Amino acid sequence: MIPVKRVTLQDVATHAGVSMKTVSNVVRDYPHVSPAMRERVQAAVAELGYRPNLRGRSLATGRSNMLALAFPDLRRPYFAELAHVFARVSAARGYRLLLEETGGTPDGERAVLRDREAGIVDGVVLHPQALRATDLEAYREDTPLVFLGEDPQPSGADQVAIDNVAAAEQAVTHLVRLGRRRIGFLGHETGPWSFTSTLRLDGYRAGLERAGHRFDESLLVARAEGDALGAEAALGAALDDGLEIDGLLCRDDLAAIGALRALLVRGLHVPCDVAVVGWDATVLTASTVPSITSVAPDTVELASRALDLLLERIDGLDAPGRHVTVGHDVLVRESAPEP
Amino acid sequence: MIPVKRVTLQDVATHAGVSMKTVSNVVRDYPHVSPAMRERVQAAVAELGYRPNLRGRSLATGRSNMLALAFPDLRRPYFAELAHVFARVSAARGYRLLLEETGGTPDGERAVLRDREAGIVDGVVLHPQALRATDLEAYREDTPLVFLGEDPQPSGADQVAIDNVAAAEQAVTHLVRLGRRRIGFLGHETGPWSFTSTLRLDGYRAGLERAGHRFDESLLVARAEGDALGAEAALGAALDDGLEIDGLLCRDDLAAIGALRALLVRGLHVPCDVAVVGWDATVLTASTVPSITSVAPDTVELASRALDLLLERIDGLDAPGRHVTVGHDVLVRESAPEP
DNA sequence: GCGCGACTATACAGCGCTGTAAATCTGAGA
DNA sequence: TCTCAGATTTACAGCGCTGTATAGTCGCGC
Repeated sequence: MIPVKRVTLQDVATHAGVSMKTVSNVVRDYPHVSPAMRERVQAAVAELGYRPNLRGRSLATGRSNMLALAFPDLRRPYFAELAHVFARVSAARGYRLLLEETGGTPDGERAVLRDREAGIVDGVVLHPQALRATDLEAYREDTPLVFLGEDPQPSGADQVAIDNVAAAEQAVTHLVRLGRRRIGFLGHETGPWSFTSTLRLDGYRAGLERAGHRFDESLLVARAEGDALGAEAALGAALDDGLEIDGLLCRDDLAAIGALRALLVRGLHVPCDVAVVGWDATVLTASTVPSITSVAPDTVELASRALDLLLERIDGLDAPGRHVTVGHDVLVRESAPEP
Repeated sequence: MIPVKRVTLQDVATHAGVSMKTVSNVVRDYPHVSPAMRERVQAAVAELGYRPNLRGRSLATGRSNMLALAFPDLRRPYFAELAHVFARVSAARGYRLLLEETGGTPDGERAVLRDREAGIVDGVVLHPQALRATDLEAYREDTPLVFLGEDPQPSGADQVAIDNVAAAEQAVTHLVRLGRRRIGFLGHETGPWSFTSTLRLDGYRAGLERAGHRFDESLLVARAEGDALGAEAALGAALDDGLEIDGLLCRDDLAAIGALRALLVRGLHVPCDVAVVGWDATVLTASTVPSITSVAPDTVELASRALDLLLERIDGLDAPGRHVTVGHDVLVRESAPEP
C-alpha cells in the first residue's frame, strides 16, 4: 500500500517513454510543450502518483520557495496574529512560511541570521526585540532580509513599520480629549528599553506636551515580564504605592489586559476612573470587559509591504535600505470611548 | 562584503588541502577523525566562514530534520501556545518545526497530507478539526504521521490526546460541588460537531448524570464562529431568549472569554450567578476579570509523547497505530472557585 | 626489519531535479 | 522535392552533500 520508494521523475519519464526533462517541463508548466505530449506525461504522472521532491528541486534551482518570519514569542497574541497574516500573504505569493521564535533574546535573534536559515529559506523577515537592526546587520548572511519595526537608527537593510511616535501621540491625544490629565504609560522594559518602547514613549511624551501637560516620570510603570501577569503585577504594585492616574497608555495589549485586572481588582472603574488604551488591537481586546481601545497597526499592509521588499531582494535587487511606513488607527472601544 | 557565492564544502577541502569527505566528517562530528586533522579543518571552516548547505545535505541523506505541526488556526491561543511548546520540544530533539495552518477545513487538512509537505519534512503532527483520522488516512503519503486529539473511532495511525470525556466529567463535577444545578455547555459547532466537541459533550452529559442531574438539551449553546465574539453572540442571544443557567462548561477558553462578557454585560455576576469553566487553560485566562477556571491539558507531555511516536516512525518502526493518553487537570481560579 | 591489524583519509557515485545547449522535428516557401 | 526558420524534445552536467568501498598510514609484536 505504501510504496517502498517514492516515484521519481525518471520513473515517470520511463513510463511515458520521454525524457526526464520533458516531464519536468510538464510538471512545472513550462509553456513550450505540445498538448499531446503534455497529456501523455500528465497521464503517466497521475498513473504513478508522482509528486516532485522539493529537496531535489530546491538543490537544483537554488530556491526553496520558503521564507522565514522570526519574532520573539508565539504566545504573544500580536505575534500569533501577525504570523497568521504573514502566512496568508506569503502563501498568496507562492511562498511557504517558516515561523521562528527568537525568544526576544540577543542570542535568539542573532541565531536566526547566522545559523538557522542557512540555505533552507530564500529570505527572512525579522522582528527584532533585543537588538537593533544595525547590530544585527553584522550577522547577516547572504540571505535577503527585511526588518519589521521601526529602528530609530536606520540601518542599511529594508525596514517596515508603523509610525510608533505618531500613533502614541494620537492615543494620548484621544485620552486628553476624554479629559484625562494624569495619563500614565505601562509596559516598557525594566531594563534597557527596546526601541519599540522607546518610540512609543517618545510619542507619549509628545502627546502630553502637545496638550500642554507635563511629562512626569513617576507615571511610567515598567514591567519585569512581558506578559499580562507581569503588567498586572507592576501596575498593581504602583497603585498600591500611591500612583494616581486617570488615563493609561499601554505598550501592548497584554499590558492593557493586565492593567484592566489590576485596576478592577482594586475597585477602580474603567473607563470612568481610568481610561485605558492598548496597542496592537489583537482580537481578544474586543472580548474583554470592558473591551479595550487599542492602536491598530495595519498588519495586512505590513506583511504585504515587507514581502514586496523581500521578494525584490530575492530577485536580486541591489539597492540601499528602504524604509516603509504603513498605516495605523486607534480602534475606539469601551476602555476609552469617544468623548 | 557579501560573498558572491556561498562557500562550499569543496572550497573548504581545497583550502585545507584535504578531501571533501573529511571536511564533511569534521563538520558532522564523525568520531574517527584525528585531532590534528580536525583542528586543521576547523580552522579552514572558520577562516572561510563555511556553513553547510542544508538543501544539499537533505538531498543526500534523505532527511531534512524538519517536522511539521498542522493545526486549524494560529490565532486561537491554544494552538499558538501548543505550537510554542512543540517548537521547544522538537528543537530539543534536534528538529526544526514547520507550522502549518489548515483553517480547520477539510481541504486544508487534506492538503497538509497530500501536497504540502511532500519531501520537505520528515514527519507530520496533525491536529485535525474537520475530518477524522480515519478519513484522513486515505490521503496520507509515505511521510510518518501522528494525530493529535482523540478520535473516538480509532484509526490505524498513532494518536495522542487527553481524555476529553473524563476531563469534561471532572469539570462538571467541580461545578456540581459548587452547588450548581443548571449547568450549560457553550461552544460546540452549530453544524456537525467536531469530534472534540462530541467527546466533551459526552463527558458533560456523563458528569451531569453522575450527579443525578438531568441532561437538558436546551442548556446547550452552539456558536457559529469558533472565536470569543461568536461565543458571546451565541450565549447573549440565548440569555436574551430566556436561558437560565448557574453554571457553564465551555468548549474552549475563547468560548469562556466570550461567555464572561455576555454574562457581565447582562448584569450577571461570575461566579456568584453563573460559574464558568473554560478549556485549555491558555495563559490569558489568568488575567481576565474574573480569572477563568479551566481544564488544563498537559501540553508538554502531549508534545513529548507525540514526538516520541513520530520519531519512532521516522526511524522506521512499523507497527499498528498506538493511542496515547496524556494527563490533564482542572485549574481552579475565580470564575469557578473551590467550594 | 617485516607483517598485520586498527584507524584515518580519500575517491567515487549518486540523492532528484533543473539549466543549458545541442538535436530533432515540423511545415512553409522556393 | 529541398531548405531553413521556428518550435519541441533530449542529453548532459551539476546543484552541495553524504554513504560505501577503497586506499593509505601508523604502531606494535615478532
